[in-house]
Amino acid sequence: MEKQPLAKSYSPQEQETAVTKRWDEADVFAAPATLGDKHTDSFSVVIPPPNVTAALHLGHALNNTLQDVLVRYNRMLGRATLWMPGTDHAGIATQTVVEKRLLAAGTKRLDMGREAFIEKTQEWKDEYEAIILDQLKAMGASCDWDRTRFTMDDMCSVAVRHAFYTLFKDGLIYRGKRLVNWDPATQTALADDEVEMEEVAGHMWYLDYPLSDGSGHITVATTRPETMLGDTAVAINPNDPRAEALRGKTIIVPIVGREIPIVEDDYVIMADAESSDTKAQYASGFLKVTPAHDVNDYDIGQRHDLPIINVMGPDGAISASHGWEDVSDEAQAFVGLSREDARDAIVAWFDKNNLLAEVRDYTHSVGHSYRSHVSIEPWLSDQWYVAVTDDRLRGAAMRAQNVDQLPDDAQDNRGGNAVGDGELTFYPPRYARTFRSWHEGLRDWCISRQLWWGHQIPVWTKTYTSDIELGDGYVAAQNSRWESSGAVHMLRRVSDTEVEEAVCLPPQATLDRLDRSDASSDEVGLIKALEAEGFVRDPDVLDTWFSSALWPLSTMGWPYPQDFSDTVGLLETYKPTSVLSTAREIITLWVSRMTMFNRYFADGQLPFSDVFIHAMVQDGHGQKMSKSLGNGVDPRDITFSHGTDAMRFALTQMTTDTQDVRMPVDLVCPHSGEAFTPEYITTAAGHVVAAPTQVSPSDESKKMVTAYGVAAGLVEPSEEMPLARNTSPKFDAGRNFANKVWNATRFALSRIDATETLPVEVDVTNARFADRWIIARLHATLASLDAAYANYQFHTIAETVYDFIWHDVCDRYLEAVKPTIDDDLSQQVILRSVLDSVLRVLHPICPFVTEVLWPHVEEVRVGEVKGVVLPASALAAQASWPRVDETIVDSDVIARFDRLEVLISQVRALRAQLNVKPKQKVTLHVTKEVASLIAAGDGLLETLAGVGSVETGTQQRPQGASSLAFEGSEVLVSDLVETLDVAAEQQRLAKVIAATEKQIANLQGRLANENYVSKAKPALVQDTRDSLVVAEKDLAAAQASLEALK
RNA sequence: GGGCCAUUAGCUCAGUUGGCUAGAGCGCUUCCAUGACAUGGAAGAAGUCGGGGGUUCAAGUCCCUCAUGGCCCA
Repeated sequence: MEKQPLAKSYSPQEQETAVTKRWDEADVFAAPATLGDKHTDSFSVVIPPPNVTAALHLGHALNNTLQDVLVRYNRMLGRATLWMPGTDHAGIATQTVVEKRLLAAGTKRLDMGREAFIEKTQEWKDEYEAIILDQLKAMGASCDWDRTRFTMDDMCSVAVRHAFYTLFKDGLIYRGKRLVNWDPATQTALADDEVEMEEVAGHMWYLDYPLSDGSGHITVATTRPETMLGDTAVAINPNDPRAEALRGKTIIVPIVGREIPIVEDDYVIMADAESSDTKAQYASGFLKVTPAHDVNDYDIGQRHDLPIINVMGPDGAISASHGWEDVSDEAQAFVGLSREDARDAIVAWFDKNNLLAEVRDYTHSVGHSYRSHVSIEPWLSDQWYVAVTDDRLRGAAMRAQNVDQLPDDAQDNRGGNAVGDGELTFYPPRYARTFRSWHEGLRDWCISRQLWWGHQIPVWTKTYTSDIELGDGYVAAQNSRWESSGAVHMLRRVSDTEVEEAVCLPPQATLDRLDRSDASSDEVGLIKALEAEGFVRDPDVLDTWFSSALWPLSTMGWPYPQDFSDTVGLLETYKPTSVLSTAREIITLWVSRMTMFNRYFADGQLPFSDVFIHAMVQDGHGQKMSKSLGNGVDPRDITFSHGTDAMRFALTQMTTDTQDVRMPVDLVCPHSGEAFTPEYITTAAGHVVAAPTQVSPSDESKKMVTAYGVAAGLVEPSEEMPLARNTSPKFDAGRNFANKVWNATRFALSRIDATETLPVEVDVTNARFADRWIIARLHATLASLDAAYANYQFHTIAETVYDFIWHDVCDRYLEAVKPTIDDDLSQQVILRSVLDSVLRVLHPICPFVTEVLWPHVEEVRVGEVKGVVLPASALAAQASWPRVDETIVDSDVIARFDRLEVLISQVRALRAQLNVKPKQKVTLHVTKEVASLIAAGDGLLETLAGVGSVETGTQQRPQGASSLAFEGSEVLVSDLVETLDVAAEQQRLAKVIAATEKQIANLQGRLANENYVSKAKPALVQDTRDSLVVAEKDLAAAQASLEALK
């Protein structure tokens, strides 16, 4: 960086862009593909790829800051370091926002067609990918930008295709008619974890169903009367006293007239009005069973071999064309009604026919689409599944867990000795349990989505009438020409009359490597041939998490790194990656699936060895920050108000291992630039948010709009009412800190005489007390930091760096050297090394300010300190982590400093109490022992406490002296003020005496307790005794002082 | 319904295996334009550690229980 005199304070906005540019030009974040000669080990992180749906918010800023802190630290340690950047296509989310935008412009997806729609979506992706990458760069993320990936780029697509082909070939992917979580709004299936449970105030309806023999009726209780059209049984608990009498009887389903059995199943909850279980309170003891429209009913249906009658279409409306054949005349009236209208109509029908026994208010959980927010319909349809419950996937994931993190009763799933077994560790460890219980309750993973934006399923199918014998599920085709061309060819029976053939094509790169008996056709040729024979490609795309699950592999070129110029060696050098940093809910969505896929495809190897789960950012009202709520904060707002380093420092500092962190958010008035707390409103959903429009705090005539108002679609920013940026006082400390470092450096630079250099290394063991002390503190700080980094204790990392720099270096060391630094070249060299170390240890958290200051501190490299290893480097981003040899550390200098500091703060407190002028030098009268402690400090006390001279052997109490009790002796302080206020002094001493007496009483009480003396650790008891001796002496000294005043 | 987390100074949060007088930043009070920094310095006030019970010589810390808030999973 060009050297200019440093301004009086740090202005991040003026510097950050230039710093980013310099990193770019020097290409400092490029990861070597192999270790080479320079590195002995590696460190790697793959970014959790942000969705291209929208710009990043503070939650992303948090996660990426933490990753960058780790990456920069490890790079400084000399490891070959790779941080792989990229973005995620986020299938359903992106398709939804693009569709919404098109709809606003009057166009429908279906009207424009698949290709045109994908093109539009691609445009959106390009726009947001660019924004996201810019945001990451602005945050200082030290990713290897040349390797930026996208989950749908060529490299990732080959991986997805190859993985699908392999799983299909190995029998781990299958197609089946199952109940799926169907979103009738977006008309796609969803995975279990894409369904959000929401409490809904609904009703429990009690419907009378007549027995076929006319002997009466039973009453079923249901929250979903509209599904009764598809009932195929009524179930009762076998333990229900009424069961025996009903055994063998059948029921006529009202409206449809279908005769259905009564089955006994212990899933049915028995009615019990007194029960504490609400379900029992509301139960009638009879459950209508609708296998096509309820997951539990489906299971009951399987157990009792019941038919499955689907009475709904993909839009959730009642339909007779999706498997419902016995539509009665009476039922015909309901066909075509939406599920909501059908519910009303059915209830009305039962009421009219005197079959509605009762209606009760009932609040229950209903699954909703996490994307469209409409309620989920369990719907029977053909979908693709990954058999994740297979031991090769689920079992492998569970065996990956670090055995130390497993509960004691988990012996059955302890890892074996295979590659990767037992190597997966969670930080904080409690999340190991979340991972475990997710796998215990796992069901096969539905991976097909009825979308256009995503990886289209690489399977071509053809269905035809046939009566050939086939077993359950897929059977490999015999003598298949597709098989000999490299594809996987399977057959299965889809109905009594029909058979489906499915051909899965691997990607061209795989075809090239297969030992094919018929290698005459390439991928394009095979597709043509398939289509010529009437095969049709499955229109569905894969769940986004399918490609995400491969991310650590696909981004490094798997399965064929040699096909991409710069990926050879990456897998060997950087896999498994060192750590995945992510949020809690991702454990189920992503961590699990990456673990399963990576182990399966990479010979048991894990995707990462550590998983760090970071806290969730809440707003000032304890609500999760989210884009949809509009309470999210754009990191660029914080960069604007406080600077990026301030943001990074605050985010690092607030990362403790608990679950939530609060971030009270203010607004910045776009008219005046001042920060203020907005007016809040409570939304219908009960959220507290900033009102859509706000009045400028300094000018009532001026207004602005808020992010909430815009997100809720209530307001639009305009020239008169611009959007107010966010800010938060949480970042003040970081901004002040960056400025502090700036000024500490300015001070050091002004005191280092760069015209002279010291040819020999400075021996710090012969240096002044303050110098030996700061080197010892540096050494201790480095040790604390290494421990904190090893355990992902980000809060501790930030606090340790802050304390060292602000309190040790600035408050104490810089002050201590002021009287001597100008004439002491050796001390200047030590000071420079301290400053150099400060920039290095701060760099991972605050890369910008340290990079700006770096060349200045490098330029005054007038000498070296022996044992402090700080090799020169052009950029802070390339600098090495500081090292201090144990041998140069004075082992008891810190303890002596702490003793001196007690005396210093006593003198300072006394001065403040007596209003002594800052420049006034006071005189201390002390014992020989204390005098030698002070002398060993090489002037430290004199400088920091404003002491002019220290005298021993004072015979008479000096005129107007005040007194202190220090380590059991009396310290007299004179030359404080012209005349001492005797009354005030007596009062002060009386307070000291009272406090000391209280302390003595406390210590004596403890020692009087025989159990304490006999059971507590002897060293502790001895400490108590020693403290008592000192306290008693202190008391005597204070009493003597008081006496002398009389 | 199951699980996890939180509750410590006015606010936001630390507090490692139980151990002496519970800490930090912001805010507040008093003083300070002194040659790095007022985005600063010095000093200070401020907490019955959510309630209750238990274990222990000793509990913010361990156990039980209740309350409140938040999150994850069903």
